[in-house]
Amino acid sequence: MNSISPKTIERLILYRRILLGINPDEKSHIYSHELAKMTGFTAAQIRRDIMAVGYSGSPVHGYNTQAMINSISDFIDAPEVQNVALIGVGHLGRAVLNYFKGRRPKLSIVASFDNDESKVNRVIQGCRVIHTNELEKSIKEMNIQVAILTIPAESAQEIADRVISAGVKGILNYAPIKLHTPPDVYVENRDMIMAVEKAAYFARQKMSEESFYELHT
Amino acid sequence: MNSISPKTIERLILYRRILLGINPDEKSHIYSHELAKMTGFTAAQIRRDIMAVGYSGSPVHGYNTQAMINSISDFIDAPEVQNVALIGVGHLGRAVLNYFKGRRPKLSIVASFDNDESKVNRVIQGCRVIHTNELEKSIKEMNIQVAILTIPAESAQEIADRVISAGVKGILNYAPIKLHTPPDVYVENRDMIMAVEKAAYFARQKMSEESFYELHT
DNA sequence: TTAACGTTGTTATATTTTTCACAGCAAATA
DNA sequence: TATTTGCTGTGAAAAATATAACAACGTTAA
Ligand SMILES: NC(=O)c1ccc[n+]([C@@H]2O[C@H](COP(=O)([O-])OP(=O)(O)OC[C@H]3O[C@@H](n4cnc5c(N)ncnc54)[C@H](O)[C@@H]3O)[C@@H](O)[C@H]2O)c1
Ligand SMILES: NC(=O)c1ccc[n+]([C@@H]2O[C@H](COP(=O)([O-])OP(=O)(O)OC[C@H]3O[C@@H](n4cnc5c(N)ncnc54)[C@H](O)[C@@H]3O)[C@@H](O)[C@H]2O)c1
Repeated sequence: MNSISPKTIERLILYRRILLGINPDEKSHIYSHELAKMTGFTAAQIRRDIMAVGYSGSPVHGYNTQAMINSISDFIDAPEVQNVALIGVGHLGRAVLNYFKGRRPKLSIVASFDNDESKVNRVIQGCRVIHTNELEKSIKEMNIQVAILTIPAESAQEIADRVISAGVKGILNYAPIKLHTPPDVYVENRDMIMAVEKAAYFARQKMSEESFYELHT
Repeated sequence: MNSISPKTIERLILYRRILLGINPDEKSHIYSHELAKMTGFTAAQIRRDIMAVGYSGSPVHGYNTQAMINSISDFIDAPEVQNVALIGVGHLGRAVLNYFKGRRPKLSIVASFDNDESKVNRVIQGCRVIHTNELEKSIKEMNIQVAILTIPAESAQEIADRVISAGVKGILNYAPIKLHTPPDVYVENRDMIMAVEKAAYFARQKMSEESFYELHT
């Protein structure tokens, strides 16, 4: 069994994103080195990744953009729509709802939850807010497999436990806390402060690289 | 020259985050296997990473939490405060400002920018909004090295070019677009839709793993 | 027709990253 | 005192990931 690396998955998702931005009437085919330029990866890597999804291009014209999108989608997407829940309709939660709406055909935020009575039952960004009392029930009913957590860190572990008990297998966690989850659940952490710290660190590295080059040229 | 891997940097940032959450009066020391439990990495990996920053623990008591925080901070943080700008004071931008405020001593969002006249000069989340006309000027004046982009994809490349021309070396990009930047600039992309796609993909993988185990046990 | 070209698919190679395994050591225990 | 215990630090091995290299093959141009 020849499983595909997580890194490759990430890149495939990016390729698709980029290909979707290309007008197929203007550009029906694309070469690996063009994609390399656009993504910052090497052409060899891109060919490798494409190989993994079982699509083949033409040595003459390169890859057919539409066919490549389809192959990647067959690989990445579920055959049917996957339902997503958002928990915590605060500043961040609203921004996410607003941004996500209708962007991906195979992924749909079908429910949002909050424990703030003043928000419950209001329709925010096209999605009625459900009280977290009904979290497990609703998740099961709607067959939700993925949850986005935009709640304070204090509540995140409890809510994670509860959505997992209701059958969620994938979590996108924006709370600044490391969740403790069973091995059959995938967690992607998106801590913004850690992201800024990382960017700041590498910004400094880049600065010293630059002075290095200046010294040696 | 024995440079440290980006993966190690990410983990170090996480270790610090976790250590900062521990009360040093209750727990002055910690073992690698305890950190392993908390982070989900292996104990060996953690020892390796700690080695990289030049800190040593005691074989008897493990690592001193405060000393370890200090060593990591010496390694990750700039000696002086690094200034950060946020561009695009919309839904997401506001959430970021609100969340970030005062969390990290060595990182400070000192300016926010927008091109919407109705926002300019208003103080939003404790930060006065500056018109993007003054982007380059202000960035230079305030010696800003890191920028957070929370603007629509259409404007992102232009703004990126401009902040780079003004001296920014690290970008945290929330717009769903792959930026084209010179090699001496570090870009961290945080596309939320790609993150959900990834979580959804691995959620399905986890589901099939589970049925695999069920079949074979 | 023939040669040169440019690209893919894929194998081989190199590099990076993680894990393993254990010496060394201080404390606890017998 | 001698032995066991349980940790760190680290060299060696393994696994994962990325790069390089090139045969195969239509297309173009001579
Ligand atoms: N704001 C950001 O940009 C940002 C970035 C990264 C991470 N975060 C984190 O994301 C989380 C949310 O940030 P925010 O700015 O939207 O905060 P917020 O206070 O605006 O929103 C939090 C929402 O969660 C709800 N909530 C609280 N406890 C709950 C519970 N137990 N069950 C259900 N709902 C609950 C609140 O009613 C509120 O609506 C925080 O953990 C924050 O640290 C925020
Ligand atoms: N909302 C989210 O959760 C989310 C998540 C990921 C990515 N994004 C992306 O982040 C960006 C912002 O999202 P949002 O929900 O905050 O949108 P928004 O429309 O609420 O905010 C965008 C802000 O950027 C400002 N702006 C537009 N063009 C500008 C320019 N050229 N210079 C300066 N300011 C400019 C606007 O005036 C507005 O204040 C979008 O690209 C969106 O796709 C959003």
